[in-house]
Amino acid sequence: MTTMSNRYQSDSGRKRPTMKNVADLAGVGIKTVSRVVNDEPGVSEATRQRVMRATEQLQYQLDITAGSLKRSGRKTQSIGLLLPSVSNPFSGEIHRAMEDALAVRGIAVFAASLDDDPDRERKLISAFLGRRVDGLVLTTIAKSQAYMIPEHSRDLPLVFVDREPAGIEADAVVTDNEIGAAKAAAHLIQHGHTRLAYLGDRTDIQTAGRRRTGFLDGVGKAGISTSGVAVRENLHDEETAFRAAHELLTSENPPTAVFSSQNLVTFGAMRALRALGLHHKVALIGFDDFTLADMMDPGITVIAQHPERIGKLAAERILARIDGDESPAQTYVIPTELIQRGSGEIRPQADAGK
Amino acid sequence: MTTMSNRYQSDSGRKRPTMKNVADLAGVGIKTVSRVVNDEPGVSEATRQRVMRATEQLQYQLDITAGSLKRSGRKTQSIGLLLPSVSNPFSGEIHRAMEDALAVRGIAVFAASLDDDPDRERKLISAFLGRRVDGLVLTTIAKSQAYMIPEHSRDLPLVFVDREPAGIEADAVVTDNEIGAAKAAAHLIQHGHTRLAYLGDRTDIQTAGRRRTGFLDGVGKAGISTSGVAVRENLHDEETAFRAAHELLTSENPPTAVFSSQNLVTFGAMRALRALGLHHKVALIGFDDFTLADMMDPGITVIAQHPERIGKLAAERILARIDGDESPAQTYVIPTELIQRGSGEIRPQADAGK
DNA sequence: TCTGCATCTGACAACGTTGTCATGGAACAT
DNA sequence: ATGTTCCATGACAACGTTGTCAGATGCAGA
Repeated sequence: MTTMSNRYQSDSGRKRPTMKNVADLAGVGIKTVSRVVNDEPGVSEATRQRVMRATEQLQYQLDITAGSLKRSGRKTQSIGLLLPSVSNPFSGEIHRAMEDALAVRGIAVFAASLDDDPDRERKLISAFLGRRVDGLVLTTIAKSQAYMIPEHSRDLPLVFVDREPAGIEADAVVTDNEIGAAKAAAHLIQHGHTRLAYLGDRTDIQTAGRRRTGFLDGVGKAGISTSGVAVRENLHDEETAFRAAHELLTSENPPTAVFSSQNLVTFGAMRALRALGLHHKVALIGFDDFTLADMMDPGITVIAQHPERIGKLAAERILARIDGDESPAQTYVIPTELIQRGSGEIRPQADAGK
Repeated sequence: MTTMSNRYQSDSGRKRPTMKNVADLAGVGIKTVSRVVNDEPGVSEATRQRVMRATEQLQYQLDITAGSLKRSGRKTQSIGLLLPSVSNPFSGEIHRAMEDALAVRGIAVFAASLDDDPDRERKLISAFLGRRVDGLVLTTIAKSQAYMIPEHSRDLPLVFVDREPAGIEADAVVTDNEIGAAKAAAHLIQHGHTRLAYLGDRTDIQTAGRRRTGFLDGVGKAGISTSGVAVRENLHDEETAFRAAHELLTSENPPTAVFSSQNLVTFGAMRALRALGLHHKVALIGFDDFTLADMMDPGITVIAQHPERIGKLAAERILARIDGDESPAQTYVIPTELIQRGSGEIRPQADAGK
């Protein structure tokens, strides 16, 4: 009678083999094992075979954390990635692009969620540093990242994504926020709008501020007074965005076109328009593309970002820095793209303004 | 004249301080420093203060990878998380819930994307193991996970999410796929449908198979012949799903109701229905909820999963195993929820069937 | 004064690996 | 035969930390 192997009752706890074990079994020194498992030259074919056999027999797996201990130039082959939230689709795309670019180099990614909380930012970075990551790719919320200068001057590669750092010189890969938002303004104005509204995220989020600036600049450049633009900010979720939009649209002098700085805000605005039966009457452009935007009624015109390009470039920059690139810090700007789907091409209604 | 500090030119490369450095500065032994930074008892208040001051002065940060080397019971305070893709919203939710539950214990998460590729599965797991993670939380695609038995019997905590393992006994946290799909069948039949279609994902994905089984069982239980159900499988993206749905809906004897096993398939089906002007005539239920499902026209009825609950429970299980729980492996099933939004409540049309 | 005990402290080995370097043997040139 | 070079190999220290253990100190009780 055979027994089903059950780890929880029978043979649990055999120790994980070390190089020493492999070396003994193969009848060689540990350094030779090290050479074989690291694919280093200087081992005869016969010895290599013998070691490989022993490795397989014992199911030996190199401990890269132990290896990274020796010689301070050694790397842990891991990086820390701090994102607004790993459950946020935009962040997910960045993460994915980075993973793909880093995997070819055997670098693993620690991912964590910032939640736009400066305290978390420090704690999570500290957790990454304690694990001696080879580099850090960060989206930040704290007012200044000057507290990282000591680390950075210890040669810790640093790349900021989506938001530029303050108080420290380091590479950054960001979206073309101002220009993108200005494009939205120009597009709406071109379609005849003069009564515009801006619905924005938390003002302490850098990108939100830039989109606001860009939008208002765009309006101003078109010769329209920016004081007439209704600005509602600190909308941090769909519900608050809905309320702000609803209030605005039912006010004395409602806007004929709305620009929303972020997806959740866009969703709130969409719901408000729909609830008031205005979705075919009031124009809407959202910053950041989203799934099914083209399936909405009307399709939602957006300023699309390119998270895959941001992630890919960020990965390239961190790899370059890890490899010793010491050129001056630089900010890379990824362009946005206006995608027309209908909602942004609605013209002001004849009966509007009353 | 002061110079802007520029890490790339000036004071780069100062070495990271070690416990020895802190000990020397504080005038104590390294073991005392170790005790202080690890909050261990047996240090006088005065000494503790002195060490803390030195720690701050040098910006010392404990190297937890080095610490985990000593004493094999020591942990690396990290786990590996293998997901279908970190850019997939469902996975993102699981990831996020796990992160939150693990962060309170100071455990960091290595995340990686499986891409439904058995080769990647092995490689990524190997990469995690090489970093000596304290546990593994996995979504798998390989036919069997028996290759992990050696690791598992070495006390490596293992929890499978979304899909159950094969060839190995380990905890799993999964969605109630069969019952959820059966609910969809019952719901459609209850609304008068008899000509049903099933649109499914790759047949080698476990959940897809279970949803198919559950759906057909549900149909059978209602006394309807399952042979009349049109089954289209191996739809791996929106485009193939669109084509399959389009073909089906324009065939001789088209279905009056469609069940799609997964979001991308649902999107493809939605597009096909829309393209043919059938979105208010043919019923649709999708497995898995998605953002803006309620904003579609009609709203999309779905079998909603609970990724946050899956992630939270998976985190609890892996923590319990890490803490030494040796109870028999168990599968935890998270229930689904049918959310009615319109598309699933459409009744068969009078003119249907040609 | 001495003993016993508790508290604080640090020397030292060990964790699993890699860099350095010395050794030994074979192959080749003289 | 001798010297030189090259290759394969392993002994050993070191990486930064923690577990173990022993020493030092102080104090209470006999």
